[in-house]
Amino acid sequence: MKKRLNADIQKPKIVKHFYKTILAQGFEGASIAKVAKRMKIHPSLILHYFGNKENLTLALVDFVIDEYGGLLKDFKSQDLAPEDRLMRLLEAIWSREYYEKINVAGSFAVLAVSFHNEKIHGKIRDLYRMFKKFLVREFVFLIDSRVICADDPEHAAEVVMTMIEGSRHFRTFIIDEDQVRRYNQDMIKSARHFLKGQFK
Amino acid sequence: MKKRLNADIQKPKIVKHFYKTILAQGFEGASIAKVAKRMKIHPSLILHYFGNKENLTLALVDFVIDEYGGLLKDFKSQDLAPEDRLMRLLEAIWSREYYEKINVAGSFAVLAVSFHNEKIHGKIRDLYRMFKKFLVREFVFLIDSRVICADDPEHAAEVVMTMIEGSRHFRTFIIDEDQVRRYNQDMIKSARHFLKGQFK
Amino acid sequence: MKKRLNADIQKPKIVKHFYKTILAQGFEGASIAKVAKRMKIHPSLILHYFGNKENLTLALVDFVIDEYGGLLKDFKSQDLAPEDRLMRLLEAIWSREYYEKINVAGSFAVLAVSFHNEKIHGKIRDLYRMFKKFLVREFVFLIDSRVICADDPEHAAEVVMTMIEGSRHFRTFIIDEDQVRRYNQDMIKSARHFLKGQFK
Amino acid sequence: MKKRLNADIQKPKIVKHFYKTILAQGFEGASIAKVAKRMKIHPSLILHYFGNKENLTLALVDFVIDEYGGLLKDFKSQDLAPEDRLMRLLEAIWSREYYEKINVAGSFAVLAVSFHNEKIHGKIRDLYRMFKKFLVREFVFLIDSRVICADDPEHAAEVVMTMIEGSRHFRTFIIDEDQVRRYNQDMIKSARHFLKGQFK
DNA sequence: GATGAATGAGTATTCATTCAT
DNA sequence: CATGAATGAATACTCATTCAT
Repeated sequence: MKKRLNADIQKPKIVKHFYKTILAQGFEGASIAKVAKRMKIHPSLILHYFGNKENLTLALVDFVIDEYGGLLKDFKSQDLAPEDRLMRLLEAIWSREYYEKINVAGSFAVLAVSFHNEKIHGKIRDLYRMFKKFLVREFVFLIDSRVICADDPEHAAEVVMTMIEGSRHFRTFIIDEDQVRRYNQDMIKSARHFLKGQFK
Repeated sequence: MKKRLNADIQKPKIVKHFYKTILAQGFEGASIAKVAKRMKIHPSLILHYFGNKENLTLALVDFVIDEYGGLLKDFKSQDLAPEDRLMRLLEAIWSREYYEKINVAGSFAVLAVSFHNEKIHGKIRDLYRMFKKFLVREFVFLIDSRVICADDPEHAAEVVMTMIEGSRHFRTFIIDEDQVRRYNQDMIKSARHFLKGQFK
Repeated sequence: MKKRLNADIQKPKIVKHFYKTILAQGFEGASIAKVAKRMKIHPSLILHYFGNKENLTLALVDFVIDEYGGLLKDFKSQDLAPEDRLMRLLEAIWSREYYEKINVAGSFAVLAVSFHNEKIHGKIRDLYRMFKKFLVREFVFLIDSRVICADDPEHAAEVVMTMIEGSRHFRTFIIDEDQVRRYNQDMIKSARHFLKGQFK
Repeated sequence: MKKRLNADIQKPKIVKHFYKTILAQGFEGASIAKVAKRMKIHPSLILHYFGNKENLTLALVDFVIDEYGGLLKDFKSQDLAPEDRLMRLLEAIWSREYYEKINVAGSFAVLAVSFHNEKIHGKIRDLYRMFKKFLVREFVFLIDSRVICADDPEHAAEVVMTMIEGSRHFRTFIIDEDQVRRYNQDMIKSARHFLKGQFK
């Protein structure tokens, strides 16, 4: 009857189900009891593993951040020609695959919570900093390769990140399903245009 | 007569306090009881006015949307020279005043809830559509005035809106307080650059 | 179905039932749910009236203290001859009635809790101080009347109070039911003897 | 072999930590989990040794009783002159050392629990009986030695025990730290006075 | 001997809501 | 218009306990 598993297996499983519950019912609707029901385990078991909901939430944030940060890890393009490397980057960001991986509802739930939870806020800030660093490194390389031009690669990274976050946000409310492809193309063009001829 | 008057005063007051409570404790932390405590009235009174929490939430969304949409209402610039009109628009969007008025935490709470509440989602979608229409109208005028150039004003509006939403989002996590001004300038420049020399 | 009572009726009723529950199951066994069951009301109603368990407990302490302090209120003997007044006092303290009124189990539960609740500790300390003042006043009168002799009425009061509390405590564990009367007489004699010929 | 040894060390250690936890948080606040945390061991280990909480509690009562009964064990005074023997006894009882050893909070917790646990009640009754027997034996000797006078040594023992218990109880609530010595002296005098000239 | 997985009953408290006054 | 009585479901969390490893 009782499947006797262990923390390595159960903890990520619980986090994933917590995530799913949030997507379905929002953060305020995602109780430990509901997650347990979903998993057909006893609610106490979740607390056995995480101690309290705060810890579970922090584990969830790590999970979401990992998914989000996946782009950076996977992104390997050192052997491409500089111009292709730029396009590869932009296309990775504004790809349907990436978009679908990073569920907006989940991100928003986490972001909304972050405003009154300093720990979570910090984690997200760290993620963004990491992402910024990654972009800056890419841009510096591309500037050196004379593919783009930017007075300040840091500021350029900020603008591009703004565009990225805006897309995640915006797409859900304005762009119809059949226009996503076109919208992504527009965004890629805009970002490219911005990077090519910045601040003239 | 008197009753009506009282309701007209009390209802918005309640909504405002509900909003404040959400800002302080997040959506999931904002209960009717807490709002009542904040106002030093009896919780029943809130239900007396709104019937149930769903109605109160919808009233809140209207309130937030009104605040957000304020930009459009206030924006009167017909008598300016076209070039100035563009700058006026961009500067209004990326002004510190506007940013401070539209609390990000509140917006995010509402947005997060919208994902599992169709009514709210609809209201927000409407807001964005309205905003888009407004931008398109402005852009058409500016194109005619040869101040900007865009193949498709609709698409241009989408890109600019993406930048706007991205800014709201992004600023909280990455930009330090003393860099906001500079960041806003960067964004204005980027948007202007985009609108001036789009798709070459 | 719903009897619609009010705070003046319900609050003391709840406290009494809380008290009874403590007598039956000890402080650690007296949950809000159990009290509610006893009263056949909904647990929430108790919290509706008291807010939380701490408040309920404090109300209980007041209740117990009132019972205990009852002796002082009822004690009127101004018109007796001094010698009779002394005997009346001692007999009141070591009477079966008083003993039966002041349930030891209840007192002990409260006392035990008092050790890690400063508010309760304070309330009990106040009660004892009040009691001491009362005894001192009586003793001063009796000294003036040359019925008892004591160097220091305060210290005498302390000794007598020690005897009183010791009795409450002790009787439960050592004295058989059929010996209570005799034991009380012994204690009265001892106290009288102490007060008559103190410190010679 | 080794197992036995381990149990002999661990079990008393657990009881002591259980006791400490009760002192800190009261009986109702002393859970197995908290005791385990205090000891930095796994909660299961406590149950491994004691089977269930009831057994742990009984072991605790034995522990407290042992501490309390320590007076009797240590008390050796056969070689003293009778008058000195009396004083030695009274001074042992009303000494600061004894008082400090027998934590009142702990005793009260146990006493409070005893009212709805027959096993514990029995244990405490036994302790008191043992103590009474001890006192009676002393008093008989002292009567024979013409140091004290009492019609009935049993009843005299009851009165003195009442004073003892009353002191333990009373001191916490009324006597200031800097008056303990004086109060103890008063109690000794009173007890001595009572034993010397009883029932005249 | 010791740890951890799993359970289920129970805890105080919060919440939205209904209904009477 | 406003308050308060009453409910019942839900919440996170604690607790003792069992069983497997």
